[in-house]
Amino acid sequence: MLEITKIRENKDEIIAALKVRNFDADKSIQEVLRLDNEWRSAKGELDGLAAEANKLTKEIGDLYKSGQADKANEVKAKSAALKANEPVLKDKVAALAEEINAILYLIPNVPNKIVPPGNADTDNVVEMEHGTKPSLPKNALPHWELAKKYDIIDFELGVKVTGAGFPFYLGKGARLQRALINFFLDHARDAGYKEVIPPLLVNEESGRGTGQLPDKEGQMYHTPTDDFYLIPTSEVPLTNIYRDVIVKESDFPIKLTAYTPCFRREAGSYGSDVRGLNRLHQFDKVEIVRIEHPDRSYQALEEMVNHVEELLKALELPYRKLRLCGGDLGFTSALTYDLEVYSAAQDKWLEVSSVSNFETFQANRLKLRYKDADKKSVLAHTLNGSALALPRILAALLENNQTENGINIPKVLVPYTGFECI
RNA sequence: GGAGAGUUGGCAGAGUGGUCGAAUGCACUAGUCUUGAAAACUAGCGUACCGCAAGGUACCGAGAGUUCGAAUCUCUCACUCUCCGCCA
Repeated sequence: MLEITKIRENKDEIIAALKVRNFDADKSIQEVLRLDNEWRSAKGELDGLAAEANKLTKEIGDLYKSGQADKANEVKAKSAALKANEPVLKDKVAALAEEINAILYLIPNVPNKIVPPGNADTDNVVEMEHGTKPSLPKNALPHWELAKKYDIIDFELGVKVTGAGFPFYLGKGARLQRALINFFLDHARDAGYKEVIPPLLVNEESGRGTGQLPDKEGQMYHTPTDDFYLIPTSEVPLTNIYRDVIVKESDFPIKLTAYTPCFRREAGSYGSDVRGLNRLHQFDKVEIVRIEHPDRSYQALEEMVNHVEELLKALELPYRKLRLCGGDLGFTSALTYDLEVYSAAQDKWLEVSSVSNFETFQANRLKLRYKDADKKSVLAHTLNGSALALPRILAALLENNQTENGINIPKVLVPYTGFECI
């Protein structure tokens, strides 16, 4: 969430910037500032009262020590009278703080200056396109048909055992999946990311830390008996490693990577978007996460996008890079680049990576800070990106590389798969 | 699942209801000494909020209670550890 101190100082800029994402913050910000003023004066009053009471308490202690019990009783009466109001005031301060937080929780991150205005994904800016769309054989099939033809993914079996959106990968399909994971992880390691295997279930605090809760409550699977959430992305456990942590400035850059399955309920999705591998409830993803010094976070963002582009180039997939518009920008993000691969048989661009800088928006909830040269605690910047999400990569690979004689595996993967063709 | 023990500052660890934001040790930072380092010595060393500042307030797992006053007493909850059982 946004920092109240920044809202105090830059109210107008923030309101103006939030318009880019079609968020009218005027009322809520005015309200927050009004409540904040009220809170500060109530807090001052309460602190003063407590200071007075603390003084009397000391007096009583001294009087008892010097054996003046009767005088002590007089002061006791004074103290009691003074404190009569305290609970009311205390409640008021707590209530105001809660109100302020409740509003702050609902205000999205301030978009970066270069975020284009817009309402929907059609307003995203295509920054560049790389590679050429393949020309497919006449009777080219979409990946779900190919999956059946070569018996490498079984969607119906998933329905039987679990439900829609939980496919089985079989034989070479499973091997290819594992090959991609290893290829991605090796690449991340070479780029200096530390590999992590995190828990797949997290507690509520972690969900709040990275901002999935409370806004996306319904998107996560929840285990009511133990009150855990299944991770929708490894961003959640990885970034929460640094919840309530004050790092040293010399620790930067902090670079983590993890392969995990991801679980998403995807309530309300339907139609051709969810066909085959396009949208699943459980899917595999390799994620890269960075904790950065505020001065370096945008350079880090560029590095991360380049990293993802290298992967796509190595896989010989046609892709394009989008700068998300205000309307499509995630709640917690200040700037996001999406990378989409072209899946030829579907004739669709599929989002395979989303790389974001959250600046201090997550760090503020996480209380993730570093000590600067003056030994002051300053909020760090957090970033993350998919590198990459597996199913749509698989879809594009299958569709784009199909031939009459089978499906060709990109050269870079062959050492990982052990076969060149499906 | 059963039984027990515990939760204090970066870590270890003390703490009789008032002098405790909290001993001590280690770690860390700066200085002295040294050709340099180590050792030794000296000093500093939690977090957050309010305030221009002086200063003030809060925090000893969380929440509530007793009291003029709670790290210390009472209650509720959460978590951790140990042993036993079960198990990949």
